[in-house]
Amino acid sequence: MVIPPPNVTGSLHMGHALNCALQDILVRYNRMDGKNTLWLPGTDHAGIATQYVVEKDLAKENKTRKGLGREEFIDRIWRWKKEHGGIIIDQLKRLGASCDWSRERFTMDEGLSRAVREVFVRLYEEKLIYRGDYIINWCPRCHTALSDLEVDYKETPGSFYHVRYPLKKGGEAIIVATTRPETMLGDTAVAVHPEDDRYRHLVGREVVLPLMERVIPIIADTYVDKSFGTGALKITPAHDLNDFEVGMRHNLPTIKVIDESGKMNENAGSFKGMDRFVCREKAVAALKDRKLLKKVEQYNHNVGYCYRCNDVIEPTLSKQWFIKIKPLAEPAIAAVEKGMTKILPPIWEKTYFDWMENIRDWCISRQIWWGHRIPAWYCKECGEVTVSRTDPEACCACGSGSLEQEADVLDTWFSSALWPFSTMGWPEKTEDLATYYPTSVLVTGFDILFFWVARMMMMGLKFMGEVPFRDVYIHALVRDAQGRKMSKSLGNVIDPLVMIDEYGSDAFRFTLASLAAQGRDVRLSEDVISGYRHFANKIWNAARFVQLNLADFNPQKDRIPYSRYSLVDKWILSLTTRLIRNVREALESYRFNEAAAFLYQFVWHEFCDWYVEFGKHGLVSADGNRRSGTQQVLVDVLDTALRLLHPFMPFITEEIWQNLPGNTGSIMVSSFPKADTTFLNRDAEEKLEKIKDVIYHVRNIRGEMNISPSQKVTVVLLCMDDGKTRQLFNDHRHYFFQLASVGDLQFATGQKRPKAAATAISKDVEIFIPLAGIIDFGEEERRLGKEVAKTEKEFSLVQKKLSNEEFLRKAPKDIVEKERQRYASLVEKQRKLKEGILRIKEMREAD
RNA sequence: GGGCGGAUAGCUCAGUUGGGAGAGCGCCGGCCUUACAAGCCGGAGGUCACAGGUUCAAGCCCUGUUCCGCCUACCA
Repeated sequence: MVIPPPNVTGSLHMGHALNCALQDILVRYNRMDGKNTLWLPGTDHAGIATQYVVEKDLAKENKTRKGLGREEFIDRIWRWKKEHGGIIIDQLKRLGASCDWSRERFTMDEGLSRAVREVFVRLYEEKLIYRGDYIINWCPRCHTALSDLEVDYKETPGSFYHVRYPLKKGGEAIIVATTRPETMLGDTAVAVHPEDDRYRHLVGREVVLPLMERVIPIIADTYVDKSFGTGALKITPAHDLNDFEVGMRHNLPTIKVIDESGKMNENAGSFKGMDRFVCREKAVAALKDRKLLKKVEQYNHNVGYCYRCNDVIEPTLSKQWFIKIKPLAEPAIAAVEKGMTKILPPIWEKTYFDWMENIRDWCISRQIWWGHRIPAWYCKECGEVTVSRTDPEACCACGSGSLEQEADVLDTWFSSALWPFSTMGWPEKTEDLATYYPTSVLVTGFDILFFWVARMMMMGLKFMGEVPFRDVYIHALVRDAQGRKMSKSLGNVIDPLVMIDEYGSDAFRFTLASLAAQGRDVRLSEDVISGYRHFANKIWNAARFVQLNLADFNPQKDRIPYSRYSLVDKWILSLTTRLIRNVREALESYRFNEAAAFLYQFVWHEFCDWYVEFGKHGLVSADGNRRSGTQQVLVDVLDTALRLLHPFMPFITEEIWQNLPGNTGSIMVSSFPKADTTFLNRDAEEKLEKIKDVIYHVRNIRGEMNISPSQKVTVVLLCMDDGKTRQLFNDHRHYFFQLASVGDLQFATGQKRPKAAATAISKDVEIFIPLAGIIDFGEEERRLGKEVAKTEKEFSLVQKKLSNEEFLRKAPKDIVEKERQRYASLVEKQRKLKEGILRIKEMREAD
């Protein structure tokens, strides 16, 4: 497994926390289960972000990047990295991430940089990397090109300006509609649809571009949508992708009017030097003055923003480096189609395919300094480009030594795309690569499915000849309790480190796991985390209880065979076995929330609520074997539960586990429990259910009747079957005394039911609590009435089913049989409850 | 514009081959029962968004509708 490398500038946020918690659960589970596991950590150099951060630092000293110069600036970044970079790594440690920290990698490391060069050169040699003029997304604040993925489109209110472009010959004018009047300064044509009757006669004529007084042609192109705006479209090939393509088709000149800082340049005539938005207003004003502005409409449109600085992206014609992506994408599509890599949950496969099939060439050059500098050199003599693995001495064409390296660096994702193999020593054929490539699973959020996963697929297949991972598990995004994205501006960010401080890493991790249901966003609120801290506390206290009772326990000497375990011992061992199976299955299929739920349910509601309570009797038993047997089972089950819990809650389980008798070393390298089916014991489970049910009913009556716990009651049981049940209850009567405040247990004989008694119906047994002097009959009558009503509802449902002939004919036999039995027992229950009511009535009337 | 997901208890959400609606929190009542009051015991609360359909049987499958969210796209 390789970690999705977080930005070196970053600090741990919820997304990382979830991501790493899930990976850590997987890696700890598999490690304990005896597999050779590697979890390789690291960070990426986050070109734009890092440069941004360090530039801000410089600004505090009144220095600028350019003032410092490239080399010194990069030194400065390295210094910054040494001091502040990678705090996220420490934060991951606090979360409990059990990466192999000795293998930490950084995308700018020497080895990884070498891989980057190797890949670049090979792709260049295969003509898969090229340099070309194209419209790219330019961020005027970051001063760099951005890939299509790095632009956020947001619906933005704006205006739709209808502008007259007068015909050269005079007379009419053609009205074009635009949201960006400042770009008209760079217009080189007006386009209409060839089949638009309104304009057909104008095609081939010329207009005078207002403000610039330039003569430009009216052309026909099917790209134009007749029904939109005025049906006439101004064409600015240097500042719009589509206009650029139209321009190519019609051999239009390109005129750049906006410079790299977002200011109007010398081509903008009198608007030169203005910011593009200022220019927009001035241009509109000028048009108004000249009566060329026909109208202005309110209009909402999609505007691209820089994902990093949120400035408005300027599409600009520029020379950039690209990767020809189709030849790389095809094998990556095929690999997923053939199941070489599984994307889970499978819903994401479709998204992956959609994107891969419509992929566009990847603009990989960035006009910043921090990153892998493109290994291309321009010859000052002949102008030829030399691309080389090592810094070249001479031009590959003319041999001149007068070379200058390309100033641009590569997109950070270029190096991240190599992560699964560059971190393991590629291009060397290392042992690590042989052992760990392809990686077993990549765990990540869907937000970087395209940025990263898709690109790793392409690069892995290209350079390793094999997919980079067998499984890609896509987890949800973490949102706030209202389902909103966490963002600083909304102020709804929950800081994982604060959560760890406040609730502990274990509780926090367990929360993340239990919320990580597949295919859903994780809505996190502090309440939930707090709830799981209680769980951690519960575990701690249960462990304390066990340990407090082990003073005289010797695990070697005191071990007794299974056959001599008590019923409750066998019962809890059976449930433990089921638990192991369930947790394993859930983890194998990345159902973290299920695994967490199984553990929670078992530890709290089966082990603590029941077994420990039952066990208290065993511990004080006069029978030494009973005591040591209970001790043994308490320790065994706790130990097993701890090991199952360890991937989720590494800290607390470690602490407790090491203090259990007989344990040495770390729980981390102990074995993950294996289900031993010889401990499955249906019989014990059924018997315990009966006992628990009687306890439950007695408690229920007590609760509803408000009988104080200190008030012991007498319980009379009337068992239905051949005496086995009676035997069972008699043998375990101490549990009733202990857990239901029963003072005396009696068995009714024959069919004689106590008259003045509260009644409950359980499987194979009727339960009576004589009421004399305890409660009033009216209350009991109401209670029984409620029971009858509840049963009635269920009863009528079953009855309806069974009276449906088609159900009887078509439903599977076992289902029908189940319903029949249910029917019978409900009839029986109803009858008994009604008899109970009658008896109470009698008593009340006699009163 | 295209695609995807969601709508289940007051709140946040589970519910994988269609066969007796669940959890946590909150709420009500009773308990300091010596592991745990961050706890224990009991209880109330749901025509599973709406309308159709398939089926003996639908929270689950199909169709449509409404509302919410996300992704994606070059309509100036």
